[in-house]
Amino acid sequence: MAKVNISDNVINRLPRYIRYLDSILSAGVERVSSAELSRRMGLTASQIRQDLNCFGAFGQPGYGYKVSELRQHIAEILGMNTTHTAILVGAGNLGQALLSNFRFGNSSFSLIAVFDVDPAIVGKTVSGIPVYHSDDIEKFIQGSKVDAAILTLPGYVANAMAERVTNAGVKGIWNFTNEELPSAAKGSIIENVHFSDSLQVLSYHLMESKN
Amino acid sequence: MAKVNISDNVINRLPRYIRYLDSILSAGVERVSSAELSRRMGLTASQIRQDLNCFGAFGQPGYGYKVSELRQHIAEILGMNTTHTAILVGAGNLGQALLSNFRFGNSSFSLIAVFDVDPAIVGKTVSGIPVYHSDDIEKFIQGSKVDAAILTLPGYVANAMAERVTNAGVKGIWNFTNEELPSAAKGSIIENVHFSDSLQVLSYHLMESKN
DNA sequence: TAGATTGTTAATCGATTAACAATC
DNA sequence: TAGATTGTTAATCGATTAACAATC
Repeated sequence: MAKVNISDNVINRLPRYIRYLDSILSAGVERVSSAELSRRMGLTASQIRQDLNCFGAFGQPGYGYKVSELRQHIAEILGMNTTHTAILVGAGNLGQALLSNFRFGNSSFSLIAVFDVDPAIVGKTVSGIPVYHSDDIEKFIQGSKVDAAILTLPGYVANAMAERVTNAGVKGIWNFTNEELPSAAKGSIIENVHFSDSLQVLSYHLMESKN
Repeated sequence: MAKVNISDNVINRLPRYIRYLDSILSAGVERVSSAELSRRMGLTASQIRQDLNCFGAFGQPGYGYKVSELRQHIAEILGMNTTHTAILVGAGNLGQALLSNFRFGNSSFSLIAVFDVDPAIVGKTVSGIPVYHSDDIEKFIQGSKVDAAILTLPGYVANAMAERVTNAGVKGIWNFTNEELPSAAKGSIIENVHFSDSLQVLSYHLMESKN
C-alpha cells in the first residue's frame, strides 16, 4: 500500500493535519476546503492539496473535503488504526511521567512491559504495566512480538540498550535520551525527542529577537 | 550580530553539530575536517561547510576546524553563553520530571519559578525552585524579567495560559502540551515538543517497514 | 447551469550538492 | 613546496507555489 518516496516534510505535517481536523471536527464542522484549512494552519492551499495527493484523492472538486473522512484517511496512513506493541526501558522520573501522563490509549501503541534495573521497582507495576529487570529484555522480546522500544534511561547506557533491543528484533525506537543512536542505525527506525535540541533552538530565536 | 534569513533547516542542525563536537571533544580530538564530520554525521561535507558559513568562516583552509573553537562558535550562535530566565507552568508529572531530570544547568536557561494551581504544592519548592500559585503569574512576570515559559500543564488550559504569559511580556514558549498555540502567536516564539506527533511519525515508518 | 474547489501539471523558489580557486 | 581543505560560486535537485482544466 505504501507509496515510495514520500518526503519526510510531508510525513511530519500529517500529525498537524490530524490535530487541526480533530479540532474543527469537535467544533461540529463537517466539510472543509483546502483554502479554509490553509488559513487556519498557515500553509498554502496548494501545499495541502499536494500533501494529501501523495496518498490519494480524498476530496471532491467543487465541494472540498469531508472532515471526518479526511481525518480517517490520514489516521490510516499514519498507522493509527493498527496496534503496535511497545516496551518502555527506564522507569525513572521521565519514564514514569510518560507512563502516567501520556495517553497511550489514544495512540496506536500498546505498552506491554516496562524494564528497569532498580530492585525497588522490579516486580511491581507502574500505571498498571508490569516492571521487569532489564537483564531479561532479550528473553522478553523474543517471547513476545515487540514493535518498538521507548528509551527513557540515562544517556550513557542508551546506545548499548538500543543495540540490544534492535538485535533482539525491535524495529523502532522512540528515543528520549539526548544521545545519537548510531550503533542501532542498521535498518531500525529511530524517532528522537531531543529536549535540549529543541531548547537550544528556542534559545537561538530568543537571541535573534533581541538583535 | 544575527544575520537575517538563515533557514530553519540550518538552525535545527546546529544542536546536532554541538552534540557531535562534544562527543569527539571528549574523545580528545582537537581538529576535524568537514569530510570527517560528514562521515560521522551522515551529511555531506558541502552541507556542513555551507551551514557554518552562514555565520562566519570558522575553519582554516588546508587544516580544517579546531573542534573546541568551532564548538564555542556554534554555542555562541545558539545563545548558549547567554542566560535566559524561565518559569515552568504546571508542576504535574511531566513538569516535575522535567525539573528533576532535565539538566537546566547545562542549558542557557535559568529556572526561577514554578507555577501551579494545586494547594498541596503551592508554597513549597520542587527541585529547589519555589512554587507559586498560577493566579500570581502576571504579577511575577512583571516584577522579574522572564524570557521564556515552559508549559507542562493540561492541554485544555494551554492556550489561555500561553496568552496570559505572552501578554505579560514573556517572549518564548517551550510548549510540551499537545496543543497548537495560535492565540499566543502574535510575535512570540514557540518551540513545540509534541510527543504524539513524534509517535505518529514512528508509527508511520513502522507501517512502511512492514509493506 | 453557474460557482466552487479539487487534482495535477507547470513554474518558481530554496536547499543541497558539486566544483574549484584561494590559502594555510 | 606539495598536500589538504577551506570558503564560495555554480549546478542540480527537490519542495513549494501558482495556474488551470476537470468536475462535482
